[in-house]
Amino acid sequence: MDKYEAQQIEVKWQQVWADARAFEVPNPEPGARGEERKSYVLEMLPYPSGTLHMGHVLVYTLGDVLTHFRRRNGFEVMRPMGYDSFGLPAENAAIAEGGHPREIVERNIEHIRSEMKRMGWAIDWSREFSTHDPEYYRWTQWLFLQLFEAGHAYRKAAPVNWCPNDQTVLANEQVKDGRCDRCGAEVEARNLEQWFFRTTAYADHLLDEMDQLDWPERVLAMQRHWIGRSEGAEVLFRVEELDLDLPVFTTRADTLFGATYFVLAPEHPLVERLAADSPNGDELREYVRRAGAKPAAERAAGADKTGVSTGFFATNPVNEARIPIWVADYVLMEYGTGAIMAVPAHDERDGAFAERFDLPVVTVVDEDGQLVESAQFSGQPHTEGGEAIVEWLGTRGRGRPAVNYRLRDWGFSRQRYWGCPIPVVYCGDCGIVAVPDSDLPVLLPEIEDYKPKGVPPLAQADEWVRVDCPRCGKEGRREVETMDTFVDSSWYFLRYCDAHNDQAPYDREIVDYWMPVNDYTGGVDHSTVHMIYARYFTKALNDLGLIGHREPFKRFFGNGWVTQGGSKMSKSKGNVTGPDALVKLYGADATRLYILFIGPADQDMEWNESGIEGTQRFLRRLWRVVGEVVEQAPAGEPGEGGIARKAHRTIARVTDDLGRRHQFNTPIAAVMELVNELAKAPGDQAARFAAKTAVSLIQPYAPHVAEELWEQLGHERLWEQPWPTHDPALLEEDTFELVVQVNGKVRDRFVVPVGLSEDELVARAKESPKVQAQLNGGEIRKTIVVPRKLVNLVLG
RNA sequence: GCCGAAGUGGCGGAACUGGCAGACGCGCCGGACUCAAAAUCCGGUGGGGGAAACCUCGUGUGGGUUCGAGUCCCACCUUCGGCACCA
Repeated sequence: MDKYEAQQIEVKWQQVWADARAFEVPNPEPGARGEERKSYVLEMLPYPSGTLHMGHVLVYTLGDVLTHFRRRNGFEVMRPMGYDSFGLPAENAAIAEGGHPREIVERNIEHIRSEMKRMGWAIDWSREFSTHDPEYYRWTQWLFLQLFEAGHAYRKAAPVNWCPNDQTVLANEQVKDGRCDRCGAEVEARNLEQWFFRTTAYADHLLDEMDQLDWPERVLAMQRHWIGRSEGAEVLFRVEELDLDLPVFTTRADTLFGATYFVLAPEHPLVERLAADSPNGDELREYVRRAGAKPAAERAAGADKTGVSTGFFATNPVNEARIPIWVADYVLMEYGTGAIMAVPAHDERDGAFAERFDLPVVTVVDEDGQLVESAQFSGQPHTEGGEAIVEWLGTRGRGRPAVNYRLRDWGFSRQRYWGCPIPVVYCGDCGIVAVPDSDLPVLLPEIEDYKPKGVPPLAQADEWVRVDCPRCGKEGRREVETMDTFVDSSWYFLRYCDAHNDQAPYDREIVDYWMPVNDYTGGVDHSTVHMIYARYFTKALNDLGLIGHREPFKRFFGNGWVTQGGSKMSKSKGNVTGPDALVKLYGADATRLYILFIGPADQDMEWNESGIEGTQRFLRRLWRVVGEVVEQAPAGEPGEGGIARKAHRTIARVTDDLGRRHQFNTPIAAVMELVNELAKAPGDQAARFAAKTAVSLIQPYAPHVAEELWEQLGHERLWEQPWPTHDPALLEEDTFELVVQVNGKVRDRFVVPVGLSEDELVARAKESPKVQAQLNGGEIRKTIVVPRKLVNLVLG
């Protein structure tokens, strides 16, 4: 038998699979039901910023192991691949290096695709697409219009990071220490009209329907916190001078009698009005300007409270007290109503502020948790008292129970070039008008310069911008903002189901067959934003009758990060190791094995190449041992000898690890053990069976060498063979090693037959000379017998 | 500060329901093969004591529950991740 030549074998089998279209799966016949048979295995699609790194190798190898495992367990598996190809990095690369973002991503995609093929991942390439293809983003636009026309999308003013020097909006990651990372200018806050999806309308659904999900608890917890539901009350404070009511949200209505002042966020729309009539209006405006410019991090870290009094007063509805209205940046516009009642006695932050500005402090809950100084509510326990106060306010129309969320609506417009155009037209007469379906896609126009200059880059495309209003025919202007790439990735899993449909984003019946995704795999860094948005999108589309399911990802496996030098591999940090050199040196199979062998896949792992030779060594050893087995092992039934039992035990372990425990490193160790044992007895009666088993079990990890060895063992097409099953009878042993403890410490161990009674086990334990020595004539107070495991003798 | 995850040999890690701590691999040490080296193969490898049989200590720290704790409970320390003046 020849030497193990990874390169040669891998390229050979990759060609065989491609020719056989081995991993393409057809769509169902109309009317087919998928629940029992289908399995949709998906990993988060890559962003084509450069080449693959070991983080990608981890995710896609994980997905690959699941794909093979499910396929061979009788499921019809769809496992597609695509590229999240719109977005900022490509646009910035185009600005920095010249060229078109499209050329850049398409070049990267080509490279990534060839790397993926060289890794031998079992992908259904017939479903491949990129989100920047007009054939794809046409339907992104179409879906947006469905949501827009149903009232899910709207426009409102919201602050953005603005660089006054570059005249452009900056993403959070482009702001370093409050300065533009390109030119160093101090970043300002600017209010811009932008597009939003009403994600908050789905807050409760997003929370409640989590019970349908088989996700890691830590990810569910992150989402729960992100949504941040909290129950409390909304209470109206009267501002007499302005003749209006200001609502506040509070979780501590029980402390209302202790509210001694009132605070508005600097961004609160009322502040402008107050400044106009306030004696210290100038000071107020200056404070608001500075607070807006203050980097969020600094504002958040600021232990020192700052603020300005407005000179206006609000009336506390419980006791008619007139309390001063302040403006302070410790109150956030994004949370609650942007206004709070301040209770210095019972809120740490209010307390610090009151001390700084010498504001009154009134204690209304005593050490026993009873209300005091609270009129007719005094003496009640504060929890019940709070409810009573809200109820009393309700009868007077000044308050009601309310629920507040941390979750905000999703701002999805970007003042950028490289994204999906938002298909609406602004008309002087008709307002915002949807582009009709027949005019989709709204193609991204070619422009000269991707740098924004005060206006989004698309505004340069004058010809393109000017367009007749689809409704009245008068001249209108196209939307020049593009969509957030999270919109693209909120439905890509639907498109895979019916990737080349040119009449619709997908056929509803086909999507209903494949969806939801059975196994979703990706970095935990997407546990909140992407996975909340995708869940929101799914629910909204379901409510529009466009799909039949409400949750996109039934099971989720969040893989850890592959770090190098302690931080996550990324092109921008320059700490990237890719698969290419490893494949050349060790082969794809050894690389795939190694990335899953180095540790639990759901935990972060520091990349360290030194062990990869071990997995290569293992494959060589497997190769050699299989060769010896082919030469030496007798034909015929494996029987029930030692190596047969070991093989059955290994099947049971690997199957349980992959199927139930979602553990990907230990199966490799289990197969290594089997191979180690087989190496000692390649001529054993059961050696052929053991070799087959080892090859078959390692196939999801190392499919090329497995296929080659499978053939050498006289079989064909391992990739479509049923997953091996173990014989439970062969897991049973006739004997076991009895552990004998004295006072809980192991003193002896010896092999005994299965089936001895407890008394017999104890008797044997006592016979042991080593145990005798420990007993030393002492009295046994208690004996513990754990069947099939141990005897513990406790001395008095 | 809050929420979550994790702390086990020189290193990555294993030990699933409380029952032999350290599977598997890396590294290292010794041996075989070789003129030699690489590769490969065989053996060893937690600390301390002992010539050895064996004894003893040992899973971040301190307590506790239990016949028995890496695993359960309480308090704490450290690291990583998420969120954060959240009303």
